[in-house]
Amino acid sequence: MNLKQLSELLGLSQTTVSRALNGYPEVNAETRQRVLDAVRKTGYRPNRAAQRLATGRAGSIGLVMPTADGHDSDVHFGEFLAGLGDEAVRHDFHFVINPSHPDDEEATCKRLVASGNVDALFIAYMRVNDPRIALLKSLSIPFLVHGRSIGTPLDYPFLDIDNTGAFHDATKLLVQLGHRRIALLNGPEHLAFAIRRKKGVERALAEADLALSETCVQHSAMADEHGYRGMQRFLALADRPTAVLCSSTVLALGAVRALNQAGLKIGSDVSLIAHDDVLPMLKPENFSVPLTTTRSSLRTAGSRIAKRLISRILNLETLPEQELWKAELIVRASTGPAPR
Amino acid sequence: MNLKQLSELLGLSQTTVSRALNGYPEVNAETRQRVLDAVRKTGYRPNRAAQRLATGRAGSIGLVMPTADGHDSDVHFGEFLAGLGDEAVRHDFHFVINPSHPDDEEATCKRLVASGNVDALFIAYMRVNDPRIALLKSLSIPFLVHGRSIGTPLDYPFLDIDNTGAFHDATKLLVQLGHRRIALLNGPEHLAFAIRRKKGVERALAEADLALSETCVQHSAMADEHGYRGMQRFLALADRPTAVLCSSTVLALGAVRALNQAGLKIGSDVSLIAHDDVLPMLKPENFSVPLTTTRSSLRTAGSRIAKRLISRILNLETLPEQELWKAELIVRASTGPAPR
DNA sequence: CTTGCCGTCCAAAGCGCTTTGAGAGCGCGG
DNA sequence: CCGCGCTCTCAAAGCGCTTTGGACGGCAAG
Repeated sequence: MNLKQLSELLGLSQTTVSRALNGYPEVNAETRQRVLDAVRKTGYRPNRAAQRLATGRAGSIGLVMPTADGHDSDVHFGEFLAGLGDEAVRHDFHFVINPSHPDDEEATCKRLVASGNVDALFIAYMRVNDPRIALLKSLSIPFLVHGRSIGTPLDYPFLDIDNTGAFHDATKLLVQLGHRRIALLNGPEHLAFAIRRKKGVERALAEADLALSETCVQHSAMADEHGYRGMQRFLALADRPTAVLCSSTVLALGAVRALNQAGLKIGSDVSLIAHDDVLPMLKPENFSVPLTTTRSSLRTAGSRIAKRLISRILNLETLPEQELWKAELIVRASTGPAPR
Repeated sequence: MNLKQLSELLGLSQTTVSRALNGYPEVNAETRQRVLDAVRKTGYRPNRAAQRLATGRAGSIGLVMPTADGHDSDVHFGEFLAGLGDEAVRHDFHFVINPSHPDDEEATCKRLVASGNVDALFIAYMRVNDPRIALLKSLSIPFLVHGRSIGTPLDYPFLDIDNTGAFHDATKLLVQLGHRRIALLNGPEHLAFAIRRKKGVERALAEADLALSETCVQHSAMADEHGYRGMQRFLALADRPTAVLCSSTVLALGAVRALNQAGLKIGSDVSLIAHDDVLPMLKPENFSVPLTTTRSSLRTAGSRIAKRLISRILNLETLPEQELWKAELIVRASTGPAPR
């Protein structure tokens, strides 16, 4: 069933039917009702490809998903997607996900836009001097960045959390509790959020005339395994840290395991703070020793991003272009005074 | 840059350029090279919407992602997507993900197909008498099911793992080790894979003249929290199980926590076997006591599904229509003889 | 009785691509 | 010399939708 058939069925022109469907004013209320009824009866659905060709709009937002044979998938991706989805489903939008080799993301963005398959692009996993933002600006398509680059002017729409602030505050708490030697289990080194988190730690330490030793920092993907290994390495240090910050609850998982194995008590021998993206699969309050966290829901972020992108595409209300969300510092049992 | 402009630039007709691009034989090798060079130079990309409108093919495979406000995202979804992506990227395919309320999946499938936005559909999270398979058969679009329904004839293309077999074998191992009272931390009750896994356990128990007590079964989403709660419940039973099977390493995570907290030794006091979807974030060999698992890579499955779907769309080689993969039973330290 | 305007509706021109049916040029055999 | 088959190229017809630029009455104002 297509527009032509439907219009013939109704004895109307395609124009009128199309207008009735799309809410144009110049169509008689009664006629419109007839059309709507016919649509319900026949199950007519406009062909999106044709619609998009005619309008230039696709009802879809694009994202490129880094993937490759050896490349580990990111646990957080699914949760973020769920957030996007919640909002998108309300506006009958969908996503076009273009998988891409991590090194080829720029070209993939370009292709995706050129394909005309998406109305807007979303990008994440920001790096230092990320070339994609200049690219997207030049591509004249609405886009939104999750996170912020470093080293480029901040003149693009983004949604980020205050990573520096979160890790600053978390570190400050540890310092106030008397910790002097603090370590960081961080995310991948080339990603902006990891750099900012490290900066937050350093800044808080500097305020107390302390420094972050390079031996007390590990950069890795967010997997249990790396949390474990990293913590083991920290524990093997001559002057081992009394407190550790983790960039994810997943890393904390491994870290806790290493601590347990070493027979150390969390919250007294070693304090732990993790960043919590609110993964339903792994809640910090459920750890054997509940985890103190800096919390910021990834899903909420996804939802908000979808909302902004869609309202941008549809020219609805104008939402703010740049948002920096504060993470909450939630104190639980994994933090305590430094051992003496 | 579009076809018309490109062909004018080259002094050729649109037809010729199009044919050169799509590998038709009736075009001079030299001419084709000229076209290809021009494409490279100008960065021309065919408009997919137009291409789709003209061909009916979209270069994309559709999936509907269950999501809702209270609905937890599935950790496994991301990993599976990564597998799909690995393969899709090779053929320049992308995914169209249509988020949908879990209760509305059927209608969403229908809409997605009607939109003409996808060449094929993939569905998962199969249930008993799943109505979607009849729907898809009637929709005359290639589709592939991850998993199998229960109660409907098995006459559709699927890829599934032998859940019954895997849990049967795992249970059998436990029985051979002397366990008599065995429990199951399963996935959501309405999903086919969970039903099959339970059946596998029951069958193996029956072979040893044992039965699976209903108090020894829990159905829940795959989250650490539920593993913990479920295991606690099992441990509180008068006649508590000496071995527990988990439908996911994520559930095992919580289960291990509950065991540790109860001061029970894994592998001697209580044996544990988990199904391992090979999530990079959480490896069974890294558990404090390495986990015996039934292993089957979700990512590999995703990749295979993409391959089959794409070859189907492109009419390449004909791959088998139905595949049932065996899971490997990998014995590690979490299983041991039943305590006496 | 005109004129102009408004409310409804329509015909037709794209959107950018693929594909059909046919034409142009060439060499060859009859 | 004509006709035929080959090879390469082209013009034009869709694909299903939106949107522009009227058409056609009817009604109020002049």
